[in-house]
Amino acid sequence: MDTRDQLLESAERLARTRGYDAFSYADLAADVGIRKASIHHHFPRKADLGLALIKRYRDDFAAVLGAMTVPSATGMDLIWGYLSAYRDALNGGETLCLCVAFSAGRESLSDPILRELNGFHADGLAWLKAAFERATADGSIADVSDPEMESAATLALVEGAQLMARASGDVADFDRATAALRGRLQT
Amino acid sequence: MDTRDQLLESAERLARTRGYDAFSYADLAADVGIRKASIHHHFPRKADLGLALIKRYRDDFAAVLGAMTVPSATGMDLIWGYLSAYRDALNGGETLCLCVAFSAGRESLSDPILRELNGFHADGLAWLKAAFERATADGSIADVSDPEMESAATLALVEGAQLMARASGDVADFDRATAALRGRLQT
DNA sequence: GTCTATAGATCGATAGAC
DNA sequence: GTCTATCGATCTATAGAC
Repeated sequence: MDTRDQLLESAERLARTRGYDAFSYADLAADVGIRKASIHHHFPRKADLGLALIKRYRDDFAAVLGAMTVPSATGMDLIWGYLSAYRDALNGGETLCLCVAFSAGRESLSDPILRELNGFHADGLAWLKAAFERATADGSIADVSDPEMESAATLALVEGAQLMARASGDVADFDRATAALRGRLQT
Repeated sequence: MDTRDQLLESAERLARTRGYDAFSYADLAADVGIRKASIHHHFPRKADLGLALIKRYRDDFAAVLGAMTVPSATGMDLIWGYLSAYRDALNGGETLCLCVAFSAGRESLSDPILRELNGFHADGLAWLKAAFERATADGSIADVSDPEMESAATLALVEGAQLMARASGDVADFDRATAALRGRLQT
């Protein structure tokens, strides 16, 4: 892994743990083991780093969802996998999804980052809608009314559940918030 | 309104708009119209201000919920009122609930603030549980299985829905995320 | 209670040697 | 590509006059 990738890896962890505004090039330099001036060679301004971070996160997450979407997967499998992905992203209550971390800071108000943030949401909504449509067809989730409505509710649910689990430091709060949805899955 | 209250009012708006870490005593001083050194007379350290902010917010929100809980209110009325309170807190997409704003910053990791944050969540969960219990008794909400499970899901839902609406700047995203729950209310 | 003035730290960012 | 050195801005916080 080259320096640039190490920087992205470390910055993502710091942003998801402390918030994007709350880590500095000094923190990042100490973590990666170079001097902070060297970071500017890879990301001239912190805004460049932030944009690269969220683009990478969006791509990676889309790849995870894509890998999940095999023909043999039921609607239930997909929603279960989606919940698991957000649960895993908590890292036991230490970190948030990068987009949740960005959503409360000042940097998120800048246009390029806001565009990626909304793109990330759009990706999730589209994937969830398709998952609920599959569930309507195969009957693997109870009481699916409108897939579009379900997808918006589910995305909000998992992001909010992350916030609560992060505040308490207890993944059980994520599980409590998502229990009703999990209960509708026909296991 | 005395200076202290003006400071709290202004600080709450700034924190909910930009994030707690992203406003300074200089911003606050300019907004209220005094010098930044004077703020330290009322709140010696910014942590004191943060704690006062969240305590006040918790009390105010509890008062709003309390005023809603009249004997004649149905379970549906209560949940509708709860959704409206969170929707209003968005201010058209400009601001977040203070607790959502705190949940993604660095200051939220300090113990006293974290305690209030979790207290705020506990207040909301207890109130929502009672509301869903009332709905079970009066039949004003469809398919209430377990009030405790519903309350956790509802709190996460509204907080996540706020994040999405803030990112897009469009309250309609809040409405889309909460449409399924609203659809269960027997209007 | 509010002010001027300033301390001391840290921030993102730049210049230029190697 | 990484380094040393440093800049100017901004941050929280303090001292002391009024």
